[in-house]
Amino acid sequence: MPTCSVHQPYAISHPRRSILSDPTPRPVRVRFAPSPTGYLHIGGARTALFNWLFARKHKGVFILRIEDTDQKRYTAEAEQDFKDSLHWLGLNWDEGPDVGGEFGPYRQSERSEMYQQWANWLIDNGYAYRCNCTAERLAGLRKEQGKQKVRIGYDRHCRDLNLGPDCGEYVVRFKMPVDGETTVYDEMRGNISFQNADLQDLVLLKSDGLPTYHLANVVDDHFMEISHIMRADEWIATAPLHARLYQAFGWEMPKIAHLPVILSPSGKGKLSKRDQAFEEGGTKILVQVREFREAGYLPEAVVNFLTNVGWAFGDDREEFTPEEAMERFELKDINPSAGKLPFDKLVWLNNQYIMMMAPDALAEKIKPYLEADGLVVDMDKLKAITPYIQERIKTLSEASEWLAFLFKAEITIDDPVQLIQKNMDVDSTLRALKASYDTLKGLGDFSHEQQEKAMRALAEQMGLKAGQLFGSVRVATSGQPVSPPLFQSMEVLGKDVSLKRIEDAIKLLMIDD
RNA sequence: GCCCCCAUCGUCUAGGGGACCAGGACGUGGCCCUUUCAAGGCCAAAACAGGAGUUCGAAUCUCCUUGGGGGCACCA
Repeated sequence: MPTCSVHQPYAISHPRRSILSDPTPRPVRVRFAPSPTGYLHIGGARTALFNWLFARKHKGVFILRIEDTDQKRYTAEAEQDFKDSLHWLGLNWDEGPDVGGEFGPYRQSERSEMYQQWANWLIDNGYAYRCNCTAERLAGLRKEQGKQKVRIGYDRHCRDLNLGPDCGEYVVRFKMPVDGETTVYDEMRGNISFQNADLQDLVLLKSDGLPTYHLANVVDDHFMEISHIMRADEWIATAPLHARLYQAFGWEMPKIAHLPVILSPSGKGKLSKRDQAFEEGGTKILVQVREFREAGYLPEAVVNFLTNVGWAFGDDREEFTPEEAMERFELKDINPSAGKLPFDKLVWLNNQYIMMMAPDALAEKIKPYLEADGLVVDMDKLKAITPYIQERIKTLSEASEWLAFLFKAEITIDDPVQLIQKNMDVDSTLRALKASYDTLKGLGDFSHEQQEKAMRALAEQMGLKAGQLFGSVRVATSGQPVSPPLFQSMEVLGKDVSLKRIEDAIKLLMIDD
C-alpha cells in the first residue's frame, strides 16, 4: 500500500481559451518543432519544408519551436545547426527563437511552469494522476511482459490511488479511457481508429518536472494557436493520446497530417546516421543537411529535390521554384507511403541548377570549396574558366578536380604514358608536343580561338586527328586526361605557363624513354 | 507478440471506374554530336505484389494474403 497521503480531486475553474464555439476558420499557423539532439536530418528538413510551403501558400505563419525538454540529449550546438540549416535552405520562420513573436517563448524549457500548471489542471479534473512507480518496477514489468510475449505496457498501478504531490518522486500520467475507441482524422489518410483498450496511460510530466512531448506539444500548439500539424509518420501511434488530451482540455484540435518517413537506401528501416557511410551507384548517401552543403549541393536544388519526394509538382515537371510549388501544394496530394531519396536525381538536378547560374555568381560559390581544398584562388582566372566547367560539375565541391591545375604552380604527370594518345608512340608524341610548342609559341594572340585555328592546322599538317594532338597537349598542360576544354584552359593558364608545361612534358617523355 | 500506416518501372512519381496493351523524370543500354569529360539530341528496355469480390468495365472501390514501414520509454 502506498504510504503517502491521498489527494482529493477538486474542481477548479481555470481560465482557458475556448475556440470550440468559434465558427470562423482559423488563420493558418503551422510549426516545425524539432528536438535538437543532433544535426538537422534531411527528413526533418523535408517536414519543415512541407510546413513552410503550406504556410506560405495560405499566407499563414511559419513558426520554429525548439522542443528541448529532453535535458539529457539536447545540445545548443544542435540547435544552432538547425537554425543554420533552415536558413541555408531558405526556410525562414516568422516566429521563433531569435525572431520572437507574440506567442513566445518558443523554447519549451522556458515554458515549464505552464506545463506543470496544466498537468495539475488535468489531475484536479480527474484526467490524469500521479504515479510514483519506480524505474525498477517498470523495468521489471517490461521484462515480465517480454517473457510472456505480451506487451500491454504500464499496468495502471497508480491510476486510482489518487496520490498527492507529497508522494515522493512521481510522474503524471494521462488517464486513458479503458474502453471504446478513439478516432483521429488525418488530412491525408482519413480516419484512423484505435481501440482504447490498446492504448496506455502515458507519462505527461516527468519526475524532473519537465513535460514529455505529448503534454508539451498539445499545450504549445493550443496556446500558439497552431491550425495545422504536419509531423512525421512515427507520431501516428500517439495521435489518439493527443486527441484525448485536447478533448480533456476542451480545446479544438488542430487539423493534422502525418508525413511519410524517408527510408534507408539499404532497404532496412528509416534513413539514419548509420547510412552515411554508404553509397549508391557511386553517389554518397547523405543524411544531415550540413552534409549536403559541404558536398556542394545548392540549397535551391536540395529544396526542389525534397519537394518532389512524397509530393509531386505535376505536369511532368521536375524543375520548379518554391513559389511555383506553394501555389499547388495541397495536403491531400501528399503521398502517404514512405520512400527513399533518389540521390541520383539530386545529382542531376544540382547540375541543372549549376548550369542555370550566371557564371560569375557560380564562380563566387565555387571559390570557398576550392579554398577548402587548399588552393589559392585567382578570381579572374576562376571567372574566366567557370563557363567551361559549368556543365561538367555536378556539385560545387567537384570544381577542385577540374581546376586545381590552374591554381597550382607545379603539376605532376603521374604516368608519362598518359601523354601518348591512341595509335601513337613515344616518338610521334614527342614530335607532336614539340610542334605544338613551336606553333603556340609563335602565336601573338594567345586567345583560345587563335590557338584552335593554329592547332587544327597543325594536326592536319601532321596527319593527326584532333583528339590525338590535343590529347597530348591536354595532359602536358593540365596533368590530366580529362580537363576543361583545352584552348580555354591554356588561355587562362597563360602562354608562358602553358609553354613551360609542354616543355616539361617533352623532357619527361625523353627521360622516360 | 499486440496496435497502426503503406503498396504503380531499379528509384522518385502521374493516375481518383472506361481517356492506360499505364505517362514523366533519374538511372541504365544504344546511336548522333564531339579536342577529353560533360552538356545536348534521338531511340530502347523497364511497373499496376498475389488472390477473391463489386461492376457491362478496375491500376483506380471492398476483403483476404504477402511484403515493407512505424509504434508499444520518465526520447522526441
